[in-house]
Amino acid sequence: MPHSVTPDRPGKRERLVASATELLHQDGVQATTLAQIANAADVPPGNVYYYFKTRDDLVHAVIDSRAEQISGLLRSLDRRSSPGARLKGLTNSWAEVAELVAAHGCPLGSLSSELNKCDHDLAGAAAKLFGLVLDWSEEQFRAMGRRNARDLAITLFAGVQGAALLADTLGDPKIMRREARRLERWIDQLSG
Amino acid sequence: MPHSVTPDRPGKRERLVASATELLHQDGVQATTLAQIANAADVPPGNVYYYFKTRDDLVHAVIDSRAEQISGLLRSLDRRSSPGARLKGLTNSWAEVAELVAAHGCPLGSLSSELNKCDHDLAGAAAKLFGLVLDWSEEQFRAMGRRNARDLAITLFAGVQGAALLADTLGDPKIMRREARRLERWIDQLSG
DNA sequence: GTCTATAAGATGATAGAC
DNA sequence: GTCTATCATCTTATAGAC
Repeated sequence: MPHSVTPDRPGKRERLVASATELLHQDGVQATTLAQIANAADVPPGNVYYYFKTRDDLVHAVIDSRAEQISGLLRSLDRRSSPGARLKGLTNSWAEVAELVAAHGCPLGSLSSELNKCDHDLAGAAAKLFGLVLDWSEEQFRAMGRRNARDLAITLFAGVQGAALLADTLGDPKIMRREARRLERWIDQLSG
Repeated sequence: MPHSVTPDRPGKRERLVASATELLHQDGVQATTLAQIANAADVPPGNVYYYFKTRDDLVHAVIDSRAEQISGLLRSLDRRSSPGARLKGLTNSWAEVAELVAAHGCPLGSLSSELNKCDHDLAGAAAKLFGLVLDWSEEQFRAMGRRNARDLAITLFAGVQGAALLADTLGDPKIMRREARRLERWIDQLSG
């Protein structure tokens, strides 16, 4: 039986990024080995270096993947009618993944926290992920007529990230959901 | 010249814990090696195992050291006259170390975030650190006559931890200070 | 009782085979 | 162009010297 007309070649790099994205979130950047990533992606262990020049390159690809994910979320929220509704959609998207956050932390927050320690280059890349969310939120607050839009964006995202850390540490998804709802009420107060 | 009557023996274990506490905060739990810790403590590299049965034992000692530090802070805040003043003293103590937080993250938060990934046993120990702060804060909110004291404590500490993560990621200590002041105003509103 | 030399194991990376 | 066997390095841990 001949092998498929489209061999799995075009998928391997993507499978590696997908496995790495998941494993870095679950087990952390430092603790995850290339062997684990390759194994989870069904790629020969020593073969990662054919697709990525260095380990950090793979982590960079994971960050880029997260950036795409965030951009997609923000674009989908842009369809909503009012800036308040858009911002509440943002907090709600964290509430929706409360179980995941309580199990392994926020995919963005725990990544950034870890990268802030060691690698300056990767930490800068992770900071851009925060920038995406902050810039977008700032825009919404400005559309609401707020002058201190940047500070409000920081307050909002800090609330989300703090809730995520507490939910993770205490292993309680309710914390994430409750804080998300509190932030939604706070957004409503600013709107009206 | 004879060596000191009290050789530095009683200090070595403490020096190791002190060095480890600082290095784990600066470089992270995983990235820090025993050799670095021993070197910083002026103790022979391979000699750490005389004082600690295993690497995790040393990390446990670091967590215990942080617990002492937190307990000391909370005891000192207990002297203040009102529960509102005590809570504002708590947020202010984070504002006071804003530079350190922006450089290496919150000593409690980044530790817990990292340990939540790999080691279940150590993660539990780190969660107790959060518990100290949350229990104490809950007590203060209850003394203010609040029924949802636990939730308020979580909101407060989440605000602190979120601000710390953003200050660290963006490298801006002003974020920590500004959010601390915002939380102080929030406490004032609850008091009055 | 205190410390050092070394073992055992794992990981990132490479040179070269298919 | 794709993959595998192997190297060099580093880190925890231990056995045993002083």
